[in-house]
Order: sequence, then structure tokens, then C-alpha cells
Amino acid sequence: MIRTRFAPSPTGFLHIGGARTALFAWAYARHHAGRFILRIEDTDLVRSTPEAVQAILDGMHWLGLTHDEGPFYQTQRMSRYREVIEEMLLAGSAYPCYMTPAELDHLREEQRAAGLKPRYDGRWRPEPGKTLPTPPAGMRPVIRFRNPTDGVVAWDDLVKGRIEIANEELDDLVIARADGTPTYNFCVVVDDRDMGITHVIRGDDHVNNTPRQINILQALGAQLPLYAHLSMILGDDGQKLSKRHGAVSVMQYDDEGYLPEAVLNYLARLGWSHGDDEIFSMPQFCEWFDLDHITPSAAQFNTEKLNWLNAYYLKRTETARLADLVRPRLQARGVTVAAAPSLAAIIDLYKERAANLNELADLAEVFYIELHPKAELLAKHLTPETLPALEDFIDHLPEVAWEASAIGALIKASVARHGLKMPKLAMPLRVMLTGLEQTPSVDAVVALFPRETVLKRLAVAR
RNA sequence: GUCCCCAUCGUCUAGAGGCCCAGGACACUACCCUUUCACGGUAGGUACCGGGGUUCGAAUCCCCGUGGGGACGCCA
Repeated sequence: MIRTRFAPSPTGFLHIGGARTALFAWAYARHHAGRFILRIEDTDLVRSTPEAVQAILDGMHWLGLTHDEGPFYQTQRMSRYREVIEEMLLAGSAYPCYMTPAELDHLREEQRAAGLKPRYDGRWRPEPGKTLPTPPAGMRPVIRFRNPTDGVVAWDDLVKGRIEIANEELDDLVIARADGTPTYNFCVVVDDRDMGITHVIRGDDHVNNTPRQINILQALGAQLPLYAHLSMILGDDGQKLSKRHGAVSVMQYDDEGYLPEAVLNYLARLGWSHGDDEIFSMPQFCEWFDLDHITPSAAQFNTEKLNWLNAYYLKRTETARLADLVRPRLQARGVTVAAAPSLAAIIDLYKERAANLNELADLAEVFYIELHPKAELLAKHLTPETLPALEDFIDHLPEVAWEASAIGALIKASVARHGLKMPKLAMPLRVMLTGLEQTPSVDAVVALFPRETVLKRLAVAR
């Protein structure tokens, strides 16, 4: 049974890189009919917040990435971590260290100055025949893992291939702080083992943690999971995403009018491929997804392509669902959605032209507000040349059958009677009715409105 | 600085030695459609980081260089 997990730390919202990691871990479990586990890594009491937990849950929910187990919270597993630390202390694979943070800083500075890799020097590490310093009175030690000193740690990464790191490069990491709370690399190991994780699918930035985690797992006599490290996602400008640079919450895409299926489809294609296929539903994605077609190199986010996908999905989404999504956006703007014209009818006509839900709301809004077309637009299209045809059209409006084809015929007739071309009447009608120069077929737009509203909006011509 | 990773059109990518003087998609350009603008359709331009090997043959394998990224915490 394949078991994957997504293990974010609740120090902020769910951003686009985290969302892709979650998507891949989720899809891998789905593909193999396995289980997908959500685990909140909140051992950093200072930086974790309940708001961030909620933001992550909201993001996962919006994307529809449902978990089969969890969410588990590391803060609720403290007794378990303490238990394992006791075991390790007893077995000699961990030991107390009384070095102060200030001493450590000093050591690291010296090492850096000497061109060395900063690392703990093992002064409190017990060795056969070695005399340890006397522990300072009244000081609580941290607990360090006794990392092997020679040999190499190697694993076959499912994305990057074989990676080997010499144990000489690794130092004895802290697994429990002076206050007794366990640290990340240790909790991950205990949790992944306890939760039976078979495939650790996570960001590239964890590659360097992997050998440490493997060493701890081995000290514990645990079976190793398989690892797949996903490369990072860069911003639109090729720069690294960070809190102050473009790392937007997935919920911001909701705010900006993107459909979750478009975001998902876009993310799926960022770093993974299935031949030349570009468009696929989530069931299709889960069926196709595998770890063999993930690129090991970093990918740059491209908003234009996301926009294209969003427009694609918008065009194919049922009108009723779009109306449900657009209505609250209009209401949030203080626009009252009247019964006529019906929002569904408007969306039906306009959904082909919008790239996102907010644009759709922009286009629909003009049907419900008191309209004041811009003076320069009126001046541009309401010329002395067009006026007679327009008046002709208005005069015949009261008796025309209220449907696009009849209205279209009337426009053609009015235009013909005054020896003009179609746009000479279509353009002023567009501007007077919607305030815009670009609309769908003008007869269809006229037909959307109640007859009285059209007469009212065209009255400005006289 | 040390260690690790990465490298095909502007961008996302196909490519697992001959099918590739490199294919698809977004973006771009032109044309068609047209009641404006979109949509849609058709056509087009643009890429294997550099140098050495290996091989009858390399985008694909190896080495070096260059460039980019990540990690070096009592953060995750």
C-alpha cells in the first residue's frame, strides 16, 4: 500500500510551490489507490499560528486535495517524541550537549573564517576512552544525534537519481532543544515511520536533510521510505519566490478569479509531463501521474499560460456554476443582481470572452448598475451621420419581437434605410447600452435587457 | 567558503544513441472568420550553455569548464 504525505509548517499560507508538492503527493497516492496523509509540522511554537493552519486547510480544500488521514499535529505527539529520545539516549545513538548558543556561534564564525563548512565539533560526543567535560551546574542540555563519522549515505532519488553524501559532511544535529521540544529532522523521521509513509515527496530544499534523516532512521532500525525531491518553482521573473517576492497564497488565485481546476492543471504541467498533453481533468491526471516524468530542474511560473488555461476552462464550465461563482463577486462590489436580465443569460453570452471570474463580473456588472457611458465614447460614436439611423431604430423598438434575430433584422433595416454600414449603428448601441466598445453580437446584447431598460438607456441620444 | 543539485525555443516541456538540420503548448507575427473586440481556424519565426572525449553515429553516455539554484540553525 502506497502512503504519501504532505507536511507543511503552519507559518504562513499555502503558496504555489507547496500546493504543487501537495498535488503530486496526493496524485501519487490516488494513482496507486494508496493513502494521502496530511500532517501539520508545528513544532516551532513561536512561529506556528492557528490562522496559518486554517489558511493551509482552506487552500487544500479549495484545490480539492482531500486527505485520507489526519490532519495530524506534531504538537500533539510530544510524548511519543520524548519516548523515542529516551530510547536513543539509552541506546547511545543520542547524547546531551551543554554547549551554549553563544559558544556555537563563535565556533561557526571561526570555521567560516577558515573557509570550512560550519558544523558542531563534537566536544560533548561520548567516545570510548574520551573524558567528557563536566556539565555546567543548573544548565539544561540539548540532545544531539550521534551521526556516523565515516562512510557515505546514499539513496536513489525518484526524481534526481542517485545521490551520495559523505558522513564527514554531516555533524551531530540537535534533535531536542534545551526546553525539551524536539526539532524538525527528528519529528519527521519518527512521524514518517509511525505513519508508515512509503514515499516521501517533498521540495528540493530537503535534499540536504535526507542523509541526516536516513541516519536517524537507521539508528532506529526503521525501514527507509523512498524519496522524491521536487525542484522549486521560480517566480514569473525567474527569481526565487519568497514572502516578499511573489509567493502568493493559492487563495489569492481564488480572489483573482481563477478556477481551481485551471490552477491544478497548470501546476500539474509545471515539472511533470505526459507527452504533448496540456489539458487534463484531475481524474485523468491521477491516472497518468507517475514519478518518472518529473523534471529535475527548476520551473518558472508563467502567468500567461495560467490565464490561457483559465479562459479555456471558463469557456467550458456550465453556466449555472459560473453564475454561482460570479454572483457573490458582484454582491461584494455592492452590485444588486436583478432578476432581469438573468445573470445566467449574461454569462452564457459572455463566458467565451472572459479570462477569469472577475472579468466576467466586470462584464456582467454593466447590466445591473445605473450606467453613465463616458462622454468621449458617446461623442465618438454618436455622430450626426449615425443619429438618423439610431432614431429610426428607437422608433421601431416598441413593436419589435423581443429576440436577437428580430432585433438584428431591425438594426439591419434601420441602417439600410439611411445608407449606412452595420457598425455605424452597432457601435453607438454598444456604448449607450454597456458603456463599452467591445461586446458580443449587439443584437444579442440588446435582447438580454428588458425592453424598457433599452429604451431608457437609448434616451440619452435625444 | 564547503557540500549537494540543475542546464532543449522568451516560458512550460517532448526527447531514455540513429525515428530530431529537434516535436507540442503559452506568448509573438501574418492571414482567415467577423457587427466591434475577443473566441476559433490556418500559416510562420525562435532552442539542444561551451569545450573535450566514447561511438560508424550524441540533444541523449563520460569528463572538465561556465552559469543558475539549494543547504550548511536549539527554523521547517
